[in-house]
Amino acid sequence: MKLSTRGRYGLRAMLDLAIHYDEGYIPLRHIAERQDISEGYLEQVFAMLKKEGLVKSARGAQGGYKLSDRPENITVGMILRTLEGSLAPVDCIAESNPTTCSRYDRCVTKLIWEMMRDSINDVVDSMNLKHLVLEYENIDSNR
Amino acid sequence: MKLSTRGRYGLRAMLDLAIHYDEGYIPLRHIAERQDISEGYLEQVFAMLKKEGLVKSARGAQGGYKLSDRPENITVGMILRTLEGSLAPVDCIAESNPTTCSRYDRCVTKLIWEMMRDSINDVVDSMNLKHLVLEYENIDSNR
DNA sequence: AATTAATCATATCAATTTACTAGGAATTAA
DNA sequence: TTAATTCCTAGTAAATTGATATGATTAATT
Repeated sequence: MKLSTRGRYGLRAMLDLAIHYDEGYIPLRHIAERQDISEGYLEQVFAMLKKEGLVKSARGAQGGYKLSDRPENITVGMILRTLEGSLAPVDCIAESNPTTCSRYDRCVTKLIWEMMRDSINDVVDSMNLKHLVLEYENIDSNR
Repeated sequence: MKLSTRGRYGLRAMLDLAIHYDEGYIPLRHIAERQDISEGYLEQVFAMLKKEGLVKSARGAQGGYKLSDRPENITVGMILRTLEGSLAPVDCIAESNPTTCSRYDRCVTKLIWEMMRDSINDVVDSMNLKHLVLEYENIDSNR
């Protein structure tokens, strides 16, 4: 039940973009250096974020990535579900493209999985990048 | 963020034991057949459950496994944490033996992971095997 | 005493996933 | 033209998963 580095790195990278929201396009190299993440790997993560429309890009010199919307409009849930797929603990109750299971109708444990899925989604949808930026500034001022 | 079959099979097997709670020791073969799970694999799962004290065993003919306590005293959380380890989405905030991270003090995303961990634990600790048995009987009577 | 049914213990293994790395092609500002 | 950047695809070592295989040990039954 662990998140992969895609989700973890991706959220940190998106927070980095949110912190530098008013600086225009940010090259991946900067994010990779600040967050100590492999740049090549980040490229793949950002391909997913771009495809989902959470960031926009500018190619060429002085190019880079920026958030496609204001930090308060991008939730942690949008980011994590993009990078990890459904946060449901089992595939049969994923929000989209659930796998089929012959036991579906009489499955009792499904109840648990649905409760877990919903509570996880509630948490990640309740937090957006603006919340995290404020927390970042708060931590930073206490050091 | 998916549970492995250990957790899923394990919960189904424990529910099976709970449904047959008053029948003494149940051999794994019966559970494996009813739940359509590999018996050899279930052995490994039950080794973990036994070590954690959630089931007790009797060797030899007429032996098998039974719950170590009444169904209402065994929560889904106890079972899943035994089989999956901490349900925290990242290792640095596991309840026991958290991994260390150089960014721990100034990590903002940690807030999210802690909220996810707590809400997941709340859900699985709020449900016990008796709840699932009642649900099983309810589903069964409607077929 | 022999047989049978069961847990217990350990080793092995194929398939998949993960977290990258490598190598370039395409694009654009300077 | 050059340098900086995204974009694209392929490869890969290590770890994990979900088993299977083999046999030892234990205990009830015959």
